[in-house]
Amino acid sequence: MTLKNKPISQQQRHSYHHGNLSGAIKELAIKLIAEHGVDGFSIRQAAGILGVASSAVYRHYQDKSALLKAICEDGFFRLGQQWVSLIESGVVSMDATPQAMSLARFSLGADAYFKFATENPVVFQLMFGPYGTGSQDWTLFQTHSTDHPFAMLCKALDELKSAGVISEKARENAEYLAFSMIHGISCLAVSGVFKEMTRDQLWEQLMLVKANLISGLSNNNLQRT
Amino acid sequence: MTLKNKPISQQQRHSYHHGNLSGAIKELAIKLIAEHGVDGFSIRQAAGILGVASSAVYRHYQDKSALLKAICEDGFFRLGQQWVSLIESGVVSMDATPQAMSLARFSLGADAYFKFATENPVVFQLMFGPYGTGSQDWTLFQTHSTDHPFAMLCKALDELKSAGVISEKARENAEYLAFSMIHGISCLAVSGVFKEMTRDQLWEQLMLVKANLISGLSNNNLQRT
DNA sequence: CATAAAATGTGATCGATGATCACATAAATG
DNA sequence: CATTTATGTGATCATCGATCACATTTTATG
Repeated sequence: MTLKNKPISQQQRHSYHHGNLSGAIKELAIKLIAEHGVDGFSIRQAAGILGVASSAVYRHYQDKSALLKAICEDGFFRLGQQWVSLIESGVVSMDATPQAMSLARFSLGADAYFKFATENPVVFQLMFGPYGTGSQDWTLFQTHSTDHPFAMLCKALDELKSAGVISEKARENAEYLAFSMIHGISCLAVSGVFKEMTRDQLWEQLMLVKANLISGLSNNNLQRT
Repeated sequence: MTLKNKPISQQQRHSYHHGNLSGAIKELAIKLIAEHGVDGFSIRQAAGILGVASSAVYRHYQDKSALLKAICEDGFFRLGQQWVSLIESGVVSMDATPQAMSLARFSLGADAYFKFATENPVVFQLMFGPYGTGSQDWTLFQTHSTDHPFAMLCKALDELKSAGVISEKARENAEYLAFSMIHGISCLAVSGVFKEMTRDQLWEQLMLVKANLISGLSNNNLQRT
């Protein structure tokens, strides 16, 4: 029985060379981590499922943490993409005041963030865990490339300021404030704290957070407590 | 060379029985995880440091995840304690209006949460990770025991309502809103996103979050975006 | 086109780990 | 004091992450 006659486990065909091991194992890892947790995931098992020797994986990733970090990088990239695409798809046919436009774009951005988190809980948790922002040599989050989620948040806040929805003073340091809130609700939604909520209830909570954030930013009478 | 003559590794003395292995390994685990990460932590190594066979650990915890979960439970308990003690220590000599009192108590509670997170990053991340709220059979967060952090947050919000700082309508569903915000800033502070901030800058961000939250809750003109 | 070079995959192997077991010792109980 | 219970030991097993020399395929080069 040669290797070639072996049934390929419903994955794409391969003869000696897998073709896309680098990508396939990232995809599979996310699935396996969702099932068995981060430390229930083993490179050996994943390689076995892909019909490949475990050592082959190390041609693409230096070690296990490098694989997980790559998943995080993909996550930040995809999150940025979805932020953009959701905004563009939602406002394209809109014809409203600059105020309403900037509010809608901000709101849609927050929705994209929350949507990504809840639809990709494993990746989202990895992104802000030890292999993501917690990693020692993490630089991806510092770079203010235009397609980065954080840069987009800043842009959305700039638009709110330009449109006069929030004041110049409120705009200062608003990025981390807004980020904290959007991230906070997303984090809890994914962590299991809101386990017993329905999908609609979760989105209702997000709506409250967005409304409270904008309401607070609109009032300049912020005072220390 | 008998075992008794071996130098005990600067831990407390023990002869065959350790005396407090259950507690000692939790404490040590936190230290080791801080140094080498969650999956860099091994029961064998920890047991070795404590001068004990690794199998002894399994007398106290069914498996590794049970140990980590126990650390999470301790974390929730300690967080609750610190929430209470910080409020009591801060407001004891206060003689102000009910409004100011309720605001101060709410603010101090949030401070306690943030303080706990930043001072115990490992435990905090565990608490809301796969072994904490993400665990399958997690019940600790659902129980509304009075000393639970979440129950305290609800109490603080009730006081704000009673004092007239926020309206009855704003009080509805405010707990998850407030929790999201306080948790969000704490989460980011611990995740490494705010890596380059000083301690004072971090607390300034917390201040902004608290102010924005109260400001938003004080205005009833919340509208969907 | 042929051949060298680079990329990718294999199988064997090493040390370490999580977990379990029968057995040993200490502590608590009556 | 004797027995029961709690706790720790050492050996052991399957599995894992990682590395190695070697094999195969693809790509680049003359």
